[in-house]
This record gives sequence, C-alpha cells and structure tokens, in this order.
Amino acid sequence: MPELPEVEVTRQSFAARIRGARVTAVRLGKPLRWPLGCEPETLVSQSVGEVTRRGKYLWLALDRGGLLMHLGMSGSLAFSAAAQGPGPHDHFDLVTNRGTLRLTDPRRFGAVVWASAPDAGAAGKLLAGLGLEPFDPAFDGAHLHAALRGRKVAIKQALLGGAIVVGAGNIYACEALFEAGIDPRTRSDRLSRPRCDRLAEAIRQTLTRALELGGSTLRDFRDAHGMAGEFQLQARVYGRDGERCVRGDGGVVRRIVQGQRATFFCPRCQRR
DNA sequence: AAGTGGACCTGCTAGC
DNA sequence: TGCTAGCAGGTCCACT
Repeated sequence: MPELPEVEVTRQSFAARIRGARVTAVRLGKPLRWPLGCEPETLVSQSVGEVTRRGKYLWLALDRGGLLMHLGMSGSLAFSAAAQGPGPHDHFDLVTNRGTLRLTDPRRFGAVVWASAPDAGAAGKLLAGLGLEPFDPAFDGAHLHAALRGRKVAIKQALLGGAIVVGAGNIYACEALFEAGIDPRTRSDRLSRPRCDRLAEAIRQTLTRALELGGSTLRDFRDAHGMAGEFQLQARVYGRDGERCVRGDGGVVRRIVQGQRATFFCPRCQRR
C-alpha cells in the first residue's frame, strides 16, 4: 500500500503530537511480518522522541533505542487520545499518556521492530541496502545512470527494487515513468543519460505532487488523523487501462504484468 | 552478482 | 443471492 508519500503524510500527522509522550502500555495483536524483538514491557515508561522516515520505514525514537515501523501493503497508523477497543486488524498499540499509536493492518505484511538504534540489529539489517532518498540532492540523473549500468532488468522493476532510489512503489513508479515518457519495459542499461535526468526529475515531481495531495487512498489508506489521500484521483495511468492517454496522443493505456506486479503505461508516448 | 519466482495474509470485486 | 478466482499500495528469501 503505502509508498513514500503515504508514509510521510502519516509521519507528519502524528510526529509532533507524540513527541515527549510517555509509554504506559504496549498491546500486541496477531503476529506481523517480524517479531517485535523485545519484551513489550521494556518499552513502558520510556518517552517518545523524534519520528523520522527512511524510505517507507518510520523510526520512532525512544529513550533507549526505538521502533522501526513498516506499513506493508495494507497498514495504517492512527494516533488518538481515546482509542476504541482493538478491532480484529489492530495488531500493535503503543499506549502513551497522550494517546494511543495504533497499527491497523489487515494483511499483516507490516511490522514493528525494536532496535537499539536505526542502524543496529534488526532495523539496521532492514535499512541497509536501501537506495538514496528521492529528495536527497545526490539523487539525480547521474546517480540513476550510474546505478543502472550493467542492469538488464526493466526500468520499472529497478525502481521498485529500492536499492537505487527508495519511495516509489507501484503507483508512483508507473506515474513517474509516464511523466518521463519512458516505456516501463525498457532495459535499465539502455536508458540514456538525458532520459535518466528526466526520470529522476519525474520521480521527484510525482512524489511531491502526491505529498501535496495527502497521498493515495485506493481502499484503506488513512493518515494518523484518519484522512484519506487524493492523489489516486489524479493518477494519469495507474488503474486506467483501456482509457485514452491524457496526453491526447491517441494512445490507450495498457496494463501488463512485470515481476508479478501490474504496470500501467501508454505505449504511444512512453518509448523504449 | 543479477535475475526470477514464491512466500507471507486478508479482504474486496467481478464474473459466473 | 452465493461461490470462486483473481487482484491489491511491499519486500524478503531461496534458488538458478
């Protein structure tokens, strides 16, 4: 589900409110993707510090260590003063004196993992190998071009891999490739430097636009206030197979499958 | 090393 | 109306 914009929107919606709160209890539901990695009681009485984001992960700092959180495909976080009794899909509650941070995740691909530092233990292992942040000044066409050298996978799959640049998932990878006019099936090492420049810019623009619109809500995404996003209403190709290309070039959006994921693109204006 | 496919889990929708 | 197959925003891991 949540790609970089949704995770960042979520972060912004509760980070300031939870900062300084003291943990009073921790409740676990069904198992998530990975075990918490500590006894829940050890978190009690610690206070919450900054909430930061790396790729699609959130790091919630505590006095001693912190929690690395991932929303998987169907997860969302809510922070509310008066949390209701947990529903069947509420699998983690961090109860504090200011409210409860709750992870709701029907499919349970998400995770909450304790580590002594973001670069240590289980968290370090998950974050190692992540590519550049898309808004890092170092992420540009030159970086993209260099990272794609020798890679034969289709550019769409290279973007989804997350080892070159993080944050663009299935929706935004499709949208960015559309903006850049690049066929998602293009072999990574065949992308010229100028096209890499355009793609890097398109990724940043697409993610920026999504952030402004509060992310995408396909079915269940909500920020920590319960607000839905609106980017999906403006998606140009994602989910629009069979529709006329918005560029008015006479192309019709196609849906194909790459690496077992759906890809949407206009064969007319997106070139190899 | 890089590429491929399977795995994890549940809910919703389209189609019969 | 009811059942089933197929699909969904992610990404790790085993295998070639």
